[in-house]
Amino acid sequence: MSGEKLGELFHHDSTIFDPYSLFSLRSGGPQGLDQSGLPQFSGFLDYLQSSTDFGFTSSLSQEPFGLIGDRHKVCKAEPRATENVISSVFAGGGTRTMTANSSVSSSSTEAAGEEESDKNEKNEEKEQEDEDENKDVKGADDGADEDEKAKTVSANLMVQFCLINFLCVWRNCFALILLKNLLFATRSKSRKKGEKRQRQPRFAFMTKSEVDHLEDGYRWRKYGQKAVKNSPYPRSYYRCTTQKCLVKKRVERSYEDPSIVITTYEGQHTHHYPSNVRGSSHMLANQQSSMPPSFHHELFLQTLTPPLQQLNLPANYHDLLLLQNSIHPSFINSNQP
DNA sequence: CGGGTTTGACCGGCGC
DNA sequence: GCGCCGGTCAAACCCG
Repeated sequence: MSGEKLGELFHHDSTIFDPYSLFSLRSGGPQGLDQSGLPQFSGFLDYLQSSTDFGFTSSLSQEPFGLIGDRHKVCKAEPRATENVISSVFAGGGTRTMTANSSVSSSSTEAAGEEESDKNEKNEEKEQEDEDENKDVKGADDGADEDEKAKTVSANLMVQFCLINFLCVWRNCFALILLKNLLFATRSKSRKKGEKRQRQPRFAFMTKSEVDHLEDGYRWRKYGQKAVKNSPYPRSYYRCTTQKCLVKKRVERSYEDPSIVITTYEGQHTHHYPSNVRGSSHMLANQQSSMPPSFHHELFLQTLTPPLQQLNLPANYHDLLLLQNSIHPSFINSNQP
């Protein structure tokens, strides 16, 4: 994966989100502090919960993203996007077993609070407007802190898409997800006074796949396609087909590594269950609606355990399963085989 | 016929 | 102000 091209797609700051500390892919696993003095987390959820500042600020950057492989580069900044990027790269296809150095990913995100200081100053007023707009849009909100809400929404989105990719891995017999550079910024910086459209939180995935449009359980309608500058591969625009659901997603292929698909989600689904899901998920959805939360966990275990074990994932990947309480129920159902 | 895709046109933001 | 570019629209088309 080349950083230069992706740098045009994703914003970079010095923040590095180390996936190995999440998944304990490094030998020795998470214990105390790592070499950079960073706290280690027993799992993804711990990481989220222990980080009240989802910006993963500069201390994390002391240790470069620990991917093995010379193709890894850190992306440059994209000045405009307001995206939370999770990069997930599946090593190889078929029944290939994942190894750490067979997966390469590169992505980054931006966070409003982590822009360069001068830009922050410039955008301070604008961001204040954004906050005001957010309040207007949310309307009936009870006045809770907007940033906290945004972080919560972003965290939920991130978790959803993380697991979406996990299930995609399983479904497609791919390998591993690597996460890094998880940042939270939900406010648009490009909004004109009065009537700029509001940007939803965005997450971008990089997925090694031969299929452009990965099944994620939701139904999407393609509403546009654009040629991407400096890339032979077009970018496709999709909208969730469910009425009143404003979630969009962009799908494009990295031109320097055509095997990698970059999927960017924007917004959050407003419906509990994917409408008209292809396949046989309706029954599961109905079942789920009357099931206690504990069942969801078991469902996940049943779903994920065999393939993930086959993929030699770290033992504490079960931590991810604990995230199911934060996952949209439809996601669970929609990814049943 | 309904729903999804394609594709050229259009619009708005942004940098110069 | 102008041009570039990303994002969206909508008519035409396709398909089951």
